[in-house]
Amino acid sequence: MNTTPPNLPSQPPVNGGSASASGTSPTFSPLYQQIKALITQSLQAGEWKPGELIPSEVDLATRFKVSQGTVRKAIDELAAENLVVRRQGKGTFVATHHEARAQFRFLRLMPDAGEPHSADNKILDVKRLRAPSEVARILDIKAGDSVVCIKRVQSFDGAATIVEEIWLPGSIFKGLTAERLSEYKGPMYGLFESEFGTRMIRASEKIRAVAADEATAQLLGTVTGTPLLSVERTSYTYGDKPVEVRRSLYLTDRHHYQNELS
Amino acid sequence: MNTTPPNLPSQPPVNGGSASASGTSPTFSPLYQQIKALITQSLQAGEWKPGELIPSEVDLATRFKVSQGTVRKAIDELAAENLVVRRQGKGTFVATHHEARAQFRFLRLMPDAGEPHSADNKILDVKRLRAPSEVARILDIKAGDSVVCIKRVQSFDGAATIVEEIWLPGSIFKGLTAERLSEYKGPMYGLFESEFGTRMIRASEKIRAVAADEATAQLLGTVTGTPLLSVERTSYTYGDKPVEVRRSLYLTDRHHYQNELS
DNA sequence: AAGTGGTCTAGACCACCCC
DNA sequence: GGGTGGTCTAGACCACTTC
Repeated sequence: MNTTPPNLPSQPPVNGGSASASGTSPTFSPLYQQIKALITQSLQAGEWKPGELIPSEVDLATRFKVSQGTVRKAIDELAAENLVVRRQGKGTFVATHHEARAQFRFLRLMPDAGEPHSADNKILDVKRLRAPSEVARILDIKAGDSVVCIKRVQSFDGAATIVEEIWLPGSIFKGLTAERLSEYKGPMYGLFESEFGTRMIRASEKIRAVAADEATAQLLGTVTGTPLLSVERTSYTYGDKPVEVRRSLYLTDRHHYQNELS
Repeated sequence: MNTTPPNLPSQPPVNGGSASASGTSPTFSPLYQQIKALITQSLQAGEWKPGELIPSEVDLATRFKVSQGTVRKAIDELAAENLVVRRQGKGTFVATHHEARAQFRFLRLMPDAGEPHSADNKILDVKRLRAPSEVARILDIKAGDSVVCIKRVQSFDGAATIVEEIWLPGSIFKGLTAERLSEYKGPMYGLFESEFGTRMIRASEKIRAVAADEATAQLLGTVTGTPLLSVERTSYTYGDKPVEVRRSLYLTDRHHYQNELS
């Protein structure tokens, strides 16, 4: 019945032919993973910008010379990793931080009662300086390279709740000033994405309980020694490249850090 | 070419025929979701016990009168939710807490340096009493119903690090005694699974920073007022039924709570 | 060799969205 | 009506495990 072998096109599309045709193929990976990698590269290269529509599954299948099902599986994984968003009937879109949906993906602090709120930001300081060795190590740059250091306080319902220091590689965030930060409405990651072409896609946090020092206590309107949640976050962009170190202190008398284990 | 319509068997298998055949079908859900629900019911009913092999995809496809691809998609989601584990060439197994793999899914406290360790547990107290109203509310039982309350301290490398109270519905954990808890080797959720037929599949945590009271400080070998991580966990079994309330205090001077945001 | 999950294809139909 | 993603099927072949 079937006269045309399904996996042997005259021009091998992605793999070097059938997987086991040449005996041991040391660097073999499934087709859909290769397609996924190719799409990720296009995302990273900015071929499609955040918020934009990417080509349809059929188009991509044609481009990569694979079946729609294979493209579908690749996009399924990208959607599971929040790199793209599927919308039935419309298409697949590049994920963006400019959505209500994505706001609380990286801010897990919730009010003990009531609905989540939008934060009121107060920028205390923006400095450019040479990277301290530990920050340099985490950002994977050389100690002494230029970094931007932002200090700010966030308030919810008028109550100061978060004080944090944010360290960014100076090479990427060149024109970042206190003015641009202050006047920007919306989440900081949205600014990074729109103005500096750097999209955070993943973060890792280490959480501890610490006592407030005097300066922090004053900023948060509390007393020295108050227990605070210390959150050390490292954020990554495409290719697991670290692009942010953030050291936050959360006042948790009326808020809590919400985490789902599954 | 195709004379047999693909979606119209003489005996409708699961749905009431094709989705749009009878006009508006108010309670429609995809086939694979229905299959997933059926498999979940079998898991819940104990048709296949934790660690056991479930029927192959072909068998399940035959049983439910659907294609293998539909069963596959159902199992894919169950695997993503950690209810089952796929193993190529062997089959699909019911997930169990008796695996090194699953140990650190619910314990996110990691040492600042060095490898994770096995904990040394010390049971302080096991009591049966009437549920306080707040515990009853969370466990979805009546205030005053019987509950088991466990108090224990966990040490890592000889250093007391976690002190916690665990509240369980008395109706489920009938024969639970301090002896059985103390003599049991391995994670507590493994005991719950094997001895009481209740498998935790999901948990939700609220994290805060608090100051150690005198009793807690003494148990942890520190001083009153030391900042501690307060973790309030609610655990759920099949059907989102709450079956555990756990109030833990973590000493985070040599450990941290690790969390991945993605 | 037989059985399992894993990949890939081709084609059908559906639900949703927009023109 | 035409395009998009979402579901479902049928069949092929592959990789891995076990006998």
